[in-house]
Amino acid sequence: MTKSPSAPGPSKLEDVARLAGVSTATVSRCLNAPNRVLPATRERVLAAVATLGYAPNYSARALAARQTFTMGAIIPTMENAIFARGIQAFQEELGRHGYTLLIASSSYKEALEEEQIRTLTARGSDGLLLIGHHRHARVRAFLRERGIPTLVAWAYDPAEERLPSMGFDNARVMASLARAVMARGHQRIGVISAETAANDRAKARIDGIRSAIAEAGLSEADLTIVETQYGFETGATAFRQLMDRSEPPTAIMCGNDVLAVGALRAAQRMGFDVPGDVSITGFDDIELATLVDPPLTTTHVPHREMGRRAAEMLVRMVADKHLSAESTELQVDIVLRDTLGPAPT
Amino acid sequence: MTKSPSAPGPSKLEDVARLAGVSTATVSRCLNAPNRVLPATRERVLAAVATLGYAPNYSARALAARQTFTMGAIIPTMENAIFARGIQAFQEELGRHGYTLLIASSSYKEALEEEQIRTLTARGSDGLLLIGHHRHARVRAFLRERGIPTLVAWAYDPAEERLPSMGFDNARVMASLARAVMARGHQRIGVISAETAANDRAKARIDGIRSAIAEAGLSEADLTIVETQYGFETGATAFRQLMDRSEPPTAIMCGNDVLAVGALRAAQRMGFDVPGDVSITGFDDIELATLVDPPLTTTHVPHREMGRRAAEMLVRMVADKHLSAESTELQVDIVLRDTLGPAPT
DNA sequence: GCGTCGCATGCAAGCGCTTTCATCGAAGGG
DNA sequence: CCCTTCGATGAAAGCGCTTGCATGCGACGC
Repeated sequence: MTKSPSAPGPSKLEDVARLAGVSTATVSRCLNAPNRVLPATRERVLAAVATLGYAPNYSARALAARQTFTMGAIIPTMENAIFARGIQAFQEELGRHGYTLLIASSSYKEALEEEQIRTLTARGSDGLLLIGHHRHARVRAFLRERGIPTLVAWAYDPAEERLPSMGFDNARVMASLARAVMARGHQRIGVISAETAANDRAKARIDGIRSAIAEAGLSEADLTIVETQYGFETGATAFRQLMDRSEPPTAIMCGNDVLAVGALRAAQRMGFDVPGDVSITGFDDIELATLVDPPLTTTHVPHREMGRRAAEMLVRMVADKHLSAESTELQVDIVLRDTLGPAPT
Repeated sequence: MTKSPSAPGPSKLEDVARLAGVSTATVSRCLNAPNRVLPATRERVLAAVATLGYAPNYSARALAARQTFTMGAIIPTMENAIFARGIQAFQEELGRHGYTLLIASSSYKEALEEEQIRTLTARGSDGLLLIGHHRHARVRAFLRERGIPTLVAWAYDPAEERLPSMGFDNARVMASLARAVMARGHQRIGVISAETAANDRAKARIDGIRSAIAEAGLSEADLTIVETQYGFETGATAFRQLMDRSEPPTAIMCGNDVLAVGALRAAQRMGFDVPGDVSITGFDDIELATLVDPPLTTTHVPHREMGRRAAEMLVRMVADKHLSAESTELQVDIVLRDTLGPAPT
């Protein structure tokens, strides 16, 4: 033994270096830029690494290299299957590139999200994945001056001043679904939306419906909007509320599939035939959409693809700081199933 | 200005110290042990922190303090609602204690899980949350010698040599559901299980059924088990497989609700009346269980409570290394809904 | 055969924070 | 009034790694 065989605790770079008979610099290079080291040396070092079971201390590495190989993601909640699915794909792709996922959820609270942006930044995330564009100017400024690569998902907005995004145009997709609804003769439309206060996707979807309605020559009076929290029960309640009006809508467009399924269940419990008496549409195309009866007319969002490509993009943005990330628009098609039918006469 | 007003980039402890006219040690104490600093000083420091918008660099802190305030969690997949929900609660509770969540998913692959255990450990997770007890001896040894606090969730096993756990006794719960099934006269039982190779929860559930069956005087021949991957479609396929036998079972117990709903759908498409012709049971009580028609007889697992309490426990284990963590068993009740009925005569 | 270049390697200076130990002054006791 | 005690603070040594720069060596060209 040359010196103290090794201090207690996990072995470090120095232990490897000693065992391999090289300097710590060489070991470091061996691990991070193998081709800058002679093959013979490399083998010796790797052997030492193996026998010691060495694993680098990422905190130290992060401190020295100013890079953590960690990406942060802040999503409203993992309990929503669409985010769970997208984030799952995001994480898998990240793993493929040697990154680890630091995750936080904001519960749709703007203030909480801000706090988490600061936390994940302080924790040295190399990049950040955020949902939607809605964000206080202070936060946008913070992100900009920190210069931390940030990508927005589940939304698409190519505007110059926006953060780069990977997603789809919520307004346009919803407008096209609304057109399909109106094409079937519906003239009184109800909307069950998620709360729009801090949710620009929900807001955009409503805007989409509004523009399609205007385009079709209907008026604002033909539209009734109910905002509610995310959930099956809340969807059901909103449905009842909508149908209790003197002139109930003949079609109800929901901001997402969960609300739509809640509405569908309420409809059936109330004795309505769907789509005979009332049509219902969703958004997202979660698995449940095909599991309910009748299957739900909705909009197919490629959540997994979005997550995967967001990871790819973010990794690229981190690797090449000068890369002015382009926003990418993903294809979202409406999928006509059985809850949408002609307006009752 | 005393010196260079401040280097480019985010401000550091030293900048705060200079502005407040104290040493970096004092600033550090101010942030980590406020009562070891005079109130007057503290105020001055905090003011400086505020004006500079200072946020500590966690990598540096982790390196110096040997603590990252990060917990690692490795789950099979976030796409399974039960994990998403549990992890959501886990993360929320962690946040309340100042911890951040580092997450990885193993896709039910043992080798991948091992790799991720090593990665999250190298990244300095203060503690680890793992699912189930099944794990290579090499990995158990690694965990033990690293001394990193580890908690197992979604399983409960108070045995000495096991890692501490926060969960429920899969075998016992399933046995009690099996008893409820047999109490209704079922004598030929089919089982649709998740793959048991690296999944001790799935295995335990089958064991539970076996023991209940033995106890009731039925034989192994009255039991038919099909293993399949997680999913609605695979559940449906397994159901068909089971019913195609010459003497099909009168009750089919599924390893989880997703498989059960898949089976239920298949049954209905095949023209079976559930529970008139065949009974079906699930496990987990996900939201979907009450959304399908007829609602699913299953077992109610308190996923959120499990996640939350796992976080609490883990934080306590990290704070007090000597704390020999106890395993805690959570109450899981069977919930009788409509897919379980008397055996057809 | 000698100068020169290029490459593999080593040396050592940090990265931004925590923490031990020393210092200093005020408070308290005799 | 001096000595002791104690609490607040500062100086400085790391934490384990990366990396710019220096070094030394062999290969190559003329």
